[in-house]
Amino acid sequence: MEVNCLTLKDLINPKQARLELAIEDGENAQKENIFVDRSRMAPKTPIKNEPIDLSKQKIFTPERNPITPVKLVDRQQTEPWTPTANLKMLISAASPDIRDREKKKGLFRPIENKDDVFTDSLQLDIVGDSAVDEFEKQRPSRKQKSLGLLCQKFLARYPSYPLSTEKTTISLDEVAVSLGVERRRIYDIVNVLESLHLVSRVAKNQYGWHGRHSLPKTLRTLQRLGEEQKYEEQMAHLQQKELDLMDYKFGEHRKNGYPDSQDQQLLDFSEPDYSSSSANSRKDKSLRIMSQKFVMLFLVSKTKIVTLDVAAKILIEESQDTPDHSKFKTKVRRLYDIANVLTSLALIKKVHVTEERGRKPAFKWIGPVDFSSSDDELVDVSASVLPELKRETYGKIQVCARQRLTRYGSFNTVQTSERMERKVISEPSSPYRKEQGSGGYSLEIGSLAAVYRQKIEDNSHESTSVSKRVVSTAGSSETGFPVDSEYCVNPLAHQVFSVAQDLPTFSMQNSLNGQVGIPLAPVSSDVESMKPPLLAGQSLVYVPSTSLFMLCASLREGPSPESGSEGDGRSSEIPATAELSLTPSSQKRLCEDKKSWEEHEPATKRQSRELEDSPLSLVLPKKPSDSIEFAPGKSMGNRGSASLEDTHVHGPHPAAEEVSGNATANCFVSSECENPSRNTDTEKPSKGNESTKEASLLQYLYVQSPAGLNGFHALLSGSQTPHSVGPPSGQLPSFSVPCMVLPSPTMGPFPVVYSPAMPVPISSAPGTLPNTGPVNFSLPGLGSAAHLLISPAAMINPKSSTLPSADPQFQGQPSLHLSPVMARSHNVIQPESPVYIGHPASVVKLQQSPVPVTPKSMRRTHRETFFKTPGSLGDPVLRSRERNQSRNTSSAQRRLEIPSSGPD
DNA sequence: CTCTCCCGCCACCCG
DNA sequence: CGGGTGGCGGGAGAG
Repeated sequence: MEVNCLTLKDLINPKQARLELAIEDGENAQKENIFVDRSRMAPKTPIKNEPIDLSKQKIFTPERNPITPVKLVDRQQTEPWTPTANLKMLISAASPDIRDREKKKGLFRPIENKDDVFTDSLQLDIVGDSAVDEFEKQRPSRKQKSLGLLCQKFLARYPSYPLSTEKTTISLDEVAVSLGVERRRIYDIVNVLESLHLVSRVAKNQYGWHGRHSLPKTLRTLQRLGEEQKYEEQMAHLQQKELDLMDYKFGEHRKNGYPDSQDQQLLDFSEPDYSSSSANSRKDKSLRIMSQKFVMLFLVSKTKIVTLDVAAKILIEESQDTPDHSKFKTKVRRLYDIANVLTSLALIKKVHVTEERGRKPAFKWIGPVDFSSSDDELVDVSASVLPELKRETYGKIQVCARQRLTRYGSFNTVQTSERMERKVISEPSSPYRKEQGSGGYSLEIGSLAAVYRQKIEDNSHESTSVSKRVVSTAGSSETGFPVDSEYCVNPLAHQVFSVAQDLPTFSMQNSLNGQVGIPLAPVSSDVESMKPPLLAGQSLVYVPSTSLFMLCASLREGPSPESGSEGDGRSSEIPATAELSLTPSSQKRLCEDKKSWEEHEPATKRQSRELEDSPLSLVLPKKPSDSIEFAPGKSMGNRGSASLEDTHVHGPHPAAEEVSGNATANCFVSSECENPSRNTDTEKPSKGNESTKEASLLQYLYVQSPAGLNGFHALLSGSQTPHSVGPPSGQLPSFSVPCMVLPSPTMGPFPVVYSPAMPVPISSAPGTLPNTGPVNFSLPGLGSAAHLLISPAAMINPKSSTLPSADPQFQGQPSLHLSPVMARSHNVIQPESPVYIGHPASVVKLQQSPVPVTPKSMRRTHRETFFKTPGSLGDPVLRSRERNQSRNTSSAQRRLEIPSSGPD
């Protein structure tokens, strides 16, 4: 119960907080019926450990407080404010009334501006009283206060796929305070989430968090409803007329039945009260209903693109309101609100459609499309993916990646910085003990996908071309307009860019939106014992909206028909997009991009956009303890990396919090890695003797995320490298999940990211973050702002026996790429370095020629195993694994398990 | 200028 | 009646 108060008070003054806590609780209890619920206190999922922590918590230190991790971060950052500010905060925290008053004054706003806080704080301290002025200057920008960003922060607090057993309760009050916004804003978010059944109202001021488990069902239902409503026809109709707002006449639109009350019922809200509203009642106009209808429009749309004006018109029509301009404007506003939330959920992205009338704001559905067959379950996408591999660009990159993979073996976690989400890999504190078999590393890729996609898409020409293609294809469909993807003003909006979705191949049908557990490597038993809960929870891979499948040793076969036998038509379509001609379109940008792209020129321009700051970085969490300390501050502080928090960092469970913290830290680090200063080259590849189990290397988990990664593909090594020899657990990065991220074919010259899972010596630089195990290479030169991440060890040792059958060619050339750089430092790749490759393609080619490394036999074997869909559950292997490794995992979570070591 | 959409007033409900 | 909800639209930031 006391927990609820923790957020603000703790941050401000731990001790005081305690005292006041009790008091406030009492008040709250009286005022509301709510706060008592402890569960809500744990936004991140409560897990076995949690209880312990809570009980132990005598002192509510931000760091300690398991409940509000996010907040903690904020706090720390915010603390640095001027004394005055702190005082106000304190006061406001203590008294709701005061708080409200202060809020009105805008005092609370700073909280929102987490990103800047860190930086600001420094200045403020110096400034002193004048801080206020400073503050004004640095007042959070509009974007920083956007609903989308807020929503992301909100979502970050909760696991996308909470365990069935865990009941997370959301206290609006608490959330509002913790996020530093007024409750009103939370309503907006919650209402939309509720419309998708991600949450449900359980009591006054209290919501229950359900996560995305039922999202597919909900979408399916909405799709059906949308079809029944004939929204598609309506949209087409409206589109044809091209009526402008003023001309719009309702009479002209065909009304295919009024959804009104019906809709609500159909929606099947858990709460009965929702359906009680009468047509055109207040509720009928609720954001919830609007949100559902909006989603329906996407689901029924062939192009999955919906312009706001069309949506608004349809909504107005259905609401039976008198059509007028102001109504329209209001509707559009609401749609933006909804869109922001949906965007943060990675369900839609901002685009623009071009018509004779000019550009129109629109959104494109990037969420799951085909959820009819499976509920958010992992699907075997191998078939669809493989074809894709054939693409040239993709192929090149692929090859490159492949070689490296085979050559170097394992990868660590890939993480993005900035807006991109970080992928957290949780891992046992001391990973490198292969001796102990049962352990598993968990990788949380969850929102990673979302993160990646943003950046990538942004730059990817493909996206544009794809869009165009869509248009052309669309033909008579309601959206007969050219689409041009763009970032939207809304911060969130640009975060979500995905090209992949456009590709049929990627059809989200396969979107995983699920969790996958990958037992990458054996974990020492002791480790497990130490953190049983963690492991359980951690051993999940979140791959929302991503297709996932395993690739055996070399991908070269990827395209192989056999595996792709089932290859659906979609996959076949994909290729076209890659090389899609950029039809001369109004979008100059597109053309430019494309050209540059083709030329392999680093598109500096593009980089400038956003990508540049978001390098992909490998994350090697070290000890939790170490990372923890700086994690909070850093994560929030750096604007670029700040996204981490925003991003769905939400660990599956609270237990993971530490880990996540680490991850955050790492992310931050990685971002910093860009900084040349970091070149501590100490790390030597030497350690990474992956010699032992190359076999393991051969196995990879291929994660393709149409929606999520936006063209990025991640390869996760199925087995963990045995590098174990390494340093004490403390020094070693906590997790080592080998993984590789490959740019999608559409991406063009993209960064290949992979990290060997090998333990790397910590960089000598004291100032630097300890976690720098993996090397983060940023490739500024690349148009796409690609970043290449390589673990030093892996990279460097060409000799490593890693690949038994290693490709000959590989050895010859391999050193070329990365090794040189690596040797020097793990930081940034230099332009000159081969790796840097302004022209990744060229490099790739070289590598391509060589043949795949891994033995085919092995591949096959693995394939069978790997390609099984976790979701299917039919796979015995998975089953058994699951049992062993994560008993905690709920059935709901789908986990894909990979044999820790290949042929071994 | 248009697009976005924050902000918060205040009506609607519910207990 | 008080307080939670949340519709609504003015108005301003961003582009």
